[in-house]
Amino acid sequence: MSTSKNINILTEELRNNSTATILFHQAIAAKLGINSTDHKCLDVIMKNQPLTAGQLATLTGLTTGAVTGVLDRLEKVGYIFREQDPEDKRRVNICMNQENAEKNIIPLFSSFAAEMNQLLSNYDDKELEFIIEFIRQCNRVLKKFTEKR
Amino acid sequence: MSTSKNINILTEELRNNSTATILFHQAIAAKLGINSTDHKCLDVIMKNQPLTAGQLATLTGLTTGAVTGVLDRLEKVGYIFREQDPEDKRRVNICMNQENAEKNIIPLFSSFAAEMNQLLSNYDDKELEFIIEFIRQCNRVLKKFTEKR
DNA sequence: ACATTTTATCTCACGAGATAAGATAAATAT
DNA sequence: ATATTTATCTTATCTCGTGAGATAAAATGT
Repeated sequence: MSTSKNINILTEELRNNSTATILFHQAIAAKLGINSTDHKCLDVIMKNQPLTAGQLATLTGLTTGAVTGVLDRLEKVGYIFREQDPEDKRRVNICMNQENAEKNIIPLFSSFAAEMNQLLSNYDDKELEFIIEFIRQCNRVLKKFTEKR
Repeated sequence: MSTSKNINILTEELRNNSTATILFHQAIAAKLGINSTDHKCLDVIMKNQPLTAGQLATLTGLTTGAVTGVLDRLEKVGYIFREQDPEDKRRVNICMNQENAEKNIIPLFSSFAAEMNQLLSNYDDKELEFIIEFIRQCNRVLKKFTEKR
């Protein structure tokens, strides 16, 4: 079906993609004035909001002690705030500080998002669906080898 | 050309891919019994072998002091060894310990590589070239926003 | 040939941040 | 009511990165 030459080229480009992705995330964190653990957590918070400190620990694999530190720092720079859960006073709900998030984070991503959007809009629906399926398969393989113990 | 629906789906999947990639690399490092900085360095060493300690510092952006620590740890677990450059005795050449590398690292990646290979071999050359071009464009955008200051 | 400067790596003190164990306080179970 | 479990925080300790400076070798100038 395919030549091994193209498989090798693509493998190499996917490897480059890994590196580029990791460096991109470090750069974003640096621009936000936070470390990359905090950035990762902020990302998890944005996606799973609202959530508790313990849930964040589970989702990130950090200890609860480390999460306390992460929240202290993110709260200090104003990206999130803590709120005691009225239902269960032991629990601490993590809330995004929307104002600050929109003022600092969104502009940072918006030009990147715009560029990605432009890139993607060069493709028609059939092509996009093809790429979506490819990326999904890659994600499945990555996850399989991340979870495997 | 395309619907924004598919663009949004793909954007989401690419985001998931970022997360999966970062977690995958952490998992690999954990399985190798090293931290992720050391893993990153090992990766750079594998790709650029042979190289000196100073070159590794430049390529990774670490200080020379940090590189000393990285090499101490990688040497201790037997993935690399130092060799004084006979031409210039100040220089320290970094060499992979092939035996150990092959025994520990390659098997770890080989099942992953096999799975990726199988995935990719489902595509024909035309499709592979299409994906290669897509990934290259993504890499360009990522790099652009990493470097931009 | 000798002194100076540059280059390459290592050492050390310090700080950030992660872990593990345990403290605290609230909810749940007996 | 008391004991147990659950959720978060605190503290001591460890790892690792930085920055400044030490050390030693090579390159350069006189």
